[in-house]
Amino acid sequence: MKISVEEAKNLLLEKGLKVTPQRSSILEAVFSLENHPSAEGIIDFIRQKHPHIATGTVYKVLDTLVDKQLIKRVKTDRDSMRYEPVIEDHHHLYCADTGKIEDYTDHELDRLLEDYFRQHGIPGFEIQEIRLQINGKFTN
Amino acid sequence: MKISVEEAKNLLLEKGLKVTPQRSSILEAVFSLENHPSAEGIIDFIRQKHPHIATGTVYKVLDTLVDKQLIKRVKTDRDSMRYEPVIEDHHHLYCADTGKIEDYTDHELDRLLEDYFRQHGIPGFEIQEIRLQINGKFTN
DNA sequence: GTATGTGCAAACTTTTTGCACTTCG
DNA sequence: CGAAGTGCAAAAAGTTTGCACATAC
Repeated sequence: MKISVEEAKNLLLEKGLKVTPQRSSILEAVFSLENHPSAEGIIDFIRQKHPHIATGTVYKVLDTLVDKQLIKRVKTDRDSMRYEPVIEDHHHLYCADTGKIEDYTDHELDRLLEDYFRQHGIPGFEIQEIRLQINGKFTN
Repeated sequence: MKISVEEAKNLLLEKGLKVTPQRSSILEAVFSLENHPSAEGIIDFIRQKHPHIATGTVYKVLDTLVDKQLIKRVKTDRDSMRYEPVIEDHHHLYCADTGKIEDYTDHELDRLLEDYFRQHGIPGFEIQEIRLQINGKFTN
């Protein structure tokens, strides 16, 4: 799921955002760091190449990227906020013991849910997106 | 979903916790406040009757109650942590516009998911619980 | 009486903000 | 050039901690 700096720049351009080194690095970081990094993880990663980026900037850029739907915030029980690239629809496996989050993609399941809610709907609510949080333990 | 102070005390006793006024009020608050209250909401509610409870105490008690599975933390995108009573399994409707969270119970859906995962499983992962986050808009 | 729980205030972590300066297009 | 983005440092939220005191059992 790594992307090059070039690809990162294109993503920004497509959304009508100005391309800055900070933005492309942050976008690159969220795509490269597979483990749903926190702001802190992102800052650490970026400072390897870019030692002077300011924390405030990272938060501002992350907000912008979330707004423009290039990345998403991931809900967690306890931790600080985490981020992930916007890629194909997927669900999350949460490990209660370790706090690890892993992606889970399952098109058959998605179709099943889609069918189910097409038939039933939820009165008073317009569904835009369904995400499963699957809680449990990794066994390997 | 309101519970009386007596019921709150019994819940604490069942879990082997000492019954204190702070604990019963906090438990009562989480059950009474339907909207998945934050620590702050809980504190405000309790201070109506109990004006001198300390913030630190509320956080400590909430942690204890979560540990003992009397209440649960609810994942949110942006806000501070929210809480809800442990009641029958249910899912959550999240309104992107307003931040409102509402419970959604659907046994037919639960059976469907249970069947699906009984057949398929997830390699390397032991499922304990499946929660849907249904994102969208309330239309009423 | 003793283990457990609470109050308090300080500290910590994470995130936000305001404004002068810089940069992208 | 002008609008938009960044750095910085301060402050706001939200939560945790340590310890003396109080309370439930």
